[in-house]
Amino acid sequence: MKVDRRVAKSQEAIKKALIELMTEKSFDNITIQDISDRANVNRGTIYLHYLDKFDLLDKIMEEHIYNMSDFCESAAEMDFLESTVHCMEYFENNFLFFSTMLASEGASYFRSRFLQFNIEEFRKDVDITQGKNAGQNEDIVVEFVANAYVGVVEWWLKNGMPYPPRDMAEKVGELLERLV
Amino acid sequence: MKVDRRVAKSQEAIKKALIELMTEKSFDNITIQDISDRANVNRGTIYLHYLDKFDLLDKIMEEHIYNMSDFCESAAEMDFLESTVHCMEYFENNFLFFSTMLASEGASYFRSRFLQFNIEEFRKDVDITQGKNAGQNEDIVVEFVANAYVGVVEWWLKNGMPYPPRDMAEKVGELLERLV
DNA sequence: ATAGATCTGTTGAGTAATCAACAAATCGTG
DNA sequence: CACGATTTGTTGATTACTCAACAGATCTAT
Repeated sequence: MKVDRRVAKSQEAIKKALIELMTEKSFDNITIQDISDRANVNRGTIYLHYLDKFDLLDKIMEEHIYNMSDFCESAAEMDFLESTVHCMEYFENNFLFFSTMLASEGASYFRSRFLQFNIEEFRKDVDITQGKNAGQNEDIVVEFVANAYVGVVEWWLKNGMPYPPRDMAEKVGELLERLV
Repeated sequence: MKVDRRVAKSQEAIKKALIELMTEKSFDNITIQDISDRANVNRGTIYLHYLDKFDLLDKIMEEHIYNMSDFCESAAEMDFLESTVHCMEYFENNFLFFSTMLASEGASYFRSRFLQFNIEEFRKDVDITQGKNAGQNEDIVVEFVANAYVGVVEWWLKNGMPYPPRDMAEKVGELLERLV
């Protein structure tokens, strides 16, 4: 079943409004009224879809995590470089969200959620029974790689994406291949 | 009474969709389905507000004429130059509409509607009983001025607004003051 | 000319969004 | 602290939009 047009439009407007507002002031100071005003939606409409602004932020985060897990699934089928390019382009396309979530000091919750997601993903790829990581400790490798990856993406976004997604993907991909 | 939010949003989306489509293909080849798809609105919703695509185009035109008549009213209270600047800025802000409507060959209906509106407005200002136009013929002066004005605005839009609104307003305003 | 496809304009049933109003909670400033 | 002001979360009645389906009109290409 597909979602009603009205639902999709309302939710899009609401999510976009919150992200925009977060670039302007801190999450704590944003009211539901602010969001409904910006989204040009009745205040009550927000409560039809979300419990409160925390729930709204959670749902936005989960949606991005979910989209990225889709990427990672299809990554198995395609070239390693190409899948990394796709990831970088996803960051680029959702720059407003990721830069707000990773680059701003307050919103550290998403960073840890993002890190956790990457740890789980990298764990699927690391093999300590053979290859370059034979004899290594899985937890250590996974934590090491995920932190490197999240950290460098964070840096890239914070600095306004100084290199195009493909360049980033090439360089980061080369480094990742040495580790996993 | 103020219009329901949903009505405003639907109509905005529909009007914007048609203008956009008109920059891409001729009005004749645009279907109601095209419009509803572009506007991301159910096809039936268009019929809630408009009889057909011709009615829709009419309503869009009338709305702009109506807005401009508002300008002309408030022009009496403010500086002549400033009111001309406002007009040019209105053209600039609605560039997509006016350039499509005036610059494209097919849509000549709006040009004549626009010209007619300006004739009526200039007629209010022309005085053949005294001043520089004493002894002149009102119809001739009014047709002369309105055609000059519409023509130069048309040229300005067709050529991608080569001068900022204020410059246009100054130069055109100076010429107009010689005539009315 | 005719068949297939697309577009039109309209219908009815169902759902989502709106608006105004409310009491309770929270904020912020004297 | 206490005050007014703002925000919150919820309600019920109303309205707008959606969706699927329809028959008839119009377009297209053989």
